[in-house]
Amino acid sequence: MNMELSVRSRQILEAIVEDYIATAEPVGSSAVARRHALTLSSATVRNVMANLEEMGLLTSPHTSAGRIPTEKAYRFYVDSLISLRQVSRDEKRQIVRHCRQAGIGLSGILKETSRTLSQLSNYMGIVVAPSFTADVFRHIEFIRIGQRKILAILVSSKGAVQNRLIETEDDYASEELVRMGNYLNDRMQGMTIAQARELILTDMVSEKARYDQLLSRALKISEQAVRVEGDEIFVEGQARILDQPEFCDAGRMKEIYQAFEQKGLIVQLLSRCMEAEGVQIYIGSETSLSQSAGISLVTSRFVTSSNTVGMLGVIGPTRMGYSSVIPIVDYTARMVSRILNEV
Amino acid sequence: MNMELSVRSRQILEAIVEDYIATAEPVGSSAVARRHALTLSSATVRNVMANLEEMGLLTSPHTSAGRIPTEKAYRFYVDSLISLRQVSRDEKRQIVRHCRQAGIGLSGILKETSRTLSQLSNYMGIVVAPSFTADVFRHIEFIRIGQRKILAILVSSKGAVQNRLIETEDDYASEELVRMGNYLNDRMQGMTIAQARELILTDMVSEKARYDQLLSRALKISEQAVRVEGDEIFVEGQARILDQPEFCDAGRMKEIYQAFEQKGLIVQLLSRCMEAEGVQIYIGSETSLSQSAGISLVTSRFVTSSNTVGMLGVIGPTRMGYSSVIPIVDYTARMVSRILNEV
DNA sequence: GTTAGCACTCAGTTGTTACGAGTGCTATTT
DNA sequence: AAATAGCACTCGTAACAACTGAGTGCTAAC
Repeated sequence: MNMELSVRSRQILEAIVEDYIATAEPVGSSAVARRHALTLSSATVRNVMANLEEMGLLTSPHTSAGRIPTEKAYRFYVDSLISLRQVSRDEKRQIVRHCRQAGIGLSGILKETSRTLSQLSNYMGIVVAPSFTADVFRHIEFIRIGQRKILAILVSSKGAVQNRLIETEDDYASEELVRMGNYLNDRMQGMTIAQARELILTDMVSEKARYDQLLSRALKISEQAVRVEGDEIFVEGQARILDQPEFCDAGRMKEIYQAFEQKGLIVQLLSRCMEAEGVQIYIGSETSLSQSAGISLVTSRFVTSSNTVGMLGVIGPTRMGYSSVIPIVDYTARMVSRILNEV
Repeated sequence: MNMELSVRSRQILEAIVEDYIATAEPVGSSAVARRHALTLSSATVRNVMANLEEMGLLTSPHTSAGRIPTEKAYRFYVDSLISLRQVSRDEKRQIVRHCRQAGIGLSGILKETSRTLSQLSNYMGIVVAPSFTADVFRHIEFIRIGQRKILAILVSSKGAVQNRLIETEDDYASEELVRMGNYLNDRMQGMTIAQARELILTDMVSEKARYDQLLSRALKISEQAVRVEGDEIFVEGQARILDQPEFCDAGRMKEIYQAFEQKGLIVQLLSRCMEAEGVQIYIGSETSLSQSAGISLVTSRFVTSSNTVGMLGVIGPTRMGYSSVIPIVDYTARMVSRILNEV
């Protein structure tokens, strides 16, 4: 359907989208005619614009204003019209430098990354740390480190490790802990950690456990061991939203901030992107974040050394500088992957 | 100096402060005369108000508007005039319930607490987890849990434990790890963890370490072990700021949000309160947060089972409902302390 | 000491006008 | 037939004046 667009229509649409992205103001026919080196009168442009409006690619806020792109237009723009900017040498340097200086911890790197994304894009940077629960269980071990203190070490098949300190009611002998470990290792072989957790929870209420002292105690402890902390998520540069003229009034802004308070929403949104490789773009209502707010999302995934997958990206207004944001997100995802795998 | 105030002046000041807190609008003499059951004409009130203005307790935005309290007035109000509301049964229930349902993890409880604070106060809730670094070092131990994987367990004198997984370049034998542990335990006895970290860092570059293979390797690992993650800090309900009429315009809001992006600032601010017991109140510029923004802070501290100290409180506009916020913060701090010590 | 009265101030609202950017349509040019 | 020039029309916005009313300070009377 969009195939029907003539070369000229495309050029004009592109001009309008880019102008609007740059200025945040409805763009009129004469502006396009001027800016556009191609010798065309405003009247001609008007005709084309009328067409584009009919096709649902443009709207005008009122009769005597210029036109603004619809979501559909942005979609078409990023799919077919856009010419991506190169990531500048300076930007590359920033990305790498920030990653490195953050030290070794995964959290540190990711936090710093979200900050970098925000700085380079001038929008909000967001990073979701890889989740552990989808990994396959490999090994669990309990170590007694003090009176009524046990350290549980949980290893996934991809090599990711989570350790958790557990305080218990009674004291456990080291030998008992070893036996418990063996039992569980046997039982949970081959499941994902999420499944293992399920299993433990059902076991805990099952008949069998009631009468088996050892089992019952083992379950109690291991339940805590596999209690995985919520996905870590880093959002940086929230204040930058206020730079965008379209979010100046309090109502819209509130909507946005409230949306972000439920971080769960974001996780849900981003986990959708986990499967696909490369940069993903969600425009406006495609984000299924607060409908009216005109928010877009550019993400890509990265992989850790243990092959778990996280997401990173930029959240901004629909009217976002896609041509520079997309390459930045792309490059950042690659670099983060590389740096995480260097160790 | 404030002693000079007559009873009536105090009553009127109180009325004005409370009216302004309720309505966010300059309050005029007639409003005070009406609201105030005491039979007084507006003219009389005007005289008193003129006095109060001269004393720097009130200002008027312009000639023909009512008056608004200055910071000094708020200070005086919370110090001498305020009558605190009781924490309602329902609020108490909410505080406790939210704490409990958050599960066992300290992080979980604190996060939930900051959310509760935000909900009950209708302002921003903030919680700073107890910092580890100020504790005195007690014990460090390394456990080999795989090829080139070491678990470091760091225990403070107060019983707080931090464990960290370290990936190393070479493989270490268990015996070597034990020796390393012994050496460090000896060396760092009696210091705070922050000091211990300092010591390790200086040792790493010192002459001695260069020639002592074992020492050098030990330092490298322990450096990672004592690398304490930044103080955790939980801020919830940022969107609520937008409910306040005085923060509706984009400029002021941006200022605030930017202030909060540097969480370091908040930590610094709150650590000031760590020493004193009970509820602390910082009004406007006393917060030394963004000067112009008219922000106040009500905090109290709580203690964990291991006797470390954290802070919790509410951030809102200077024009804050102190009479209900103060009891809420107070009660919450007590409850959190109790719940954390129950285990 | 308190109050009534009054002139004064000044932000906010309303109404009118003028402006101009932008459009759609039509007649004209190429 | 496609492109353009011209023109009437729309409508948001800026500018200005007039009005309103809440609130004040001051003075004179109680």
